[in-house]
Amino acid sequence: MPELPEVETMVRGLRPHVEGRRILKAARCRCRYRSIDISPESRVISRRANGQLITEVRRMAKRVILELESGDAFVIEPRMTGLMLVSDPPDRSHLRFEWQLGERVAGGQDGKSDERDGRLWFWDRRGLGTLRLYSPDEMEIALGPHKLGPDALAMTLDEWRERLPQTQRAVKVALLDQRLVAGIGNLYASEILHVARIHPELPAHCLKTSQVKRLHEATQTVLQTAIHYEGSTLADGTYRNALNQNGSYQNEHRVYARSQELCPTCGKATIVRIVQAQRSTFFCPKCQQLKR
DNA sequence: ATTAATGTTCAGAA
DNA sequence: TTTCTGAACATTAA
Repeated sequence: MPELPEVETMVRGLRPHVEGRRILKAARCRCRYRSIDISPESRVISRRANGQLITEVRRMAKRVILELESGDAFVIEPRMTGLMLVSDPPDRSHLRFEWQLGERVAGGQDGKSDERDGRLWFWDRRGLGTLRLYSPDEMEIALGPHKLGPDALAMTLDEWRERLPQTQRAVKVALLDQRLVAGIGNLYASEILHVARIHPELPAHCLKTSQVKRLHEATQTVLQTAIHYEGSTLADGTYRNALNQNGSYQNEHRVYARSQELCPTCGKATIVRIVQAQRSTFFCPKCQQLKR
């Protein structure tokens, strides 16, 4: 479930511990579970990454990017249960990849030398995540604009106006299409539509101008607020920040996983769960009506 | 003890 | 072309 706010939280947590450090060793962890999808093969990764400086940690949609001085970049996609951690993994058995980091290169944050043991991990319980080491060319092919739409936080109203009508699918399903808008997942799609007061089954090309405007604003509000709360840690406890701590946005959820509960907006109707594209959608049938 | 459900992405089918 | 379906997984709740 790491979506944009969770991945952004990971990146912010990682940055002070990882940026400006050299990779002493980058290697797959021996793991009793089937290994996650990692490429290229281990010794190619070692050859290209060992000794490299990590110049920047950033987010692309739901991925964590570690930029190296060579121009190569690690691209980590946590998918369902992946975590990027600088300390305290939930267990050793689901560690998938480890970076041993050297001392910070001069020019880093002075004063605050961090006392972490200089390791960075990719931990993934279900193992659906992926890790790639890409050259700039490979990066362009894998994550170029034809694969990923504008980042949900950077998407302008004009871009919403232009892109949303390009599909006839239900707006909730369209929000999950990473080529249309990148970073929104199942949880935040329901939350955003509730704040925007838009019925999840409304076809994307049917939204009125005022609704597109509300969608744009709700996307900003919900995602920014979720980042502020460091993301959502659900009942299964899978998502944690870079220090293996809970997020707290789950306490702010208005509809997600709250079927039967009273709608926080109208206080009259109860939240309903439906299934769209084989995934749960939650909404208030009173506040989010198909017509009007 | 099985089974369903979880949610992201992609390949392949409709 | 566009949209839909199932598989990849580990774990937990029913």
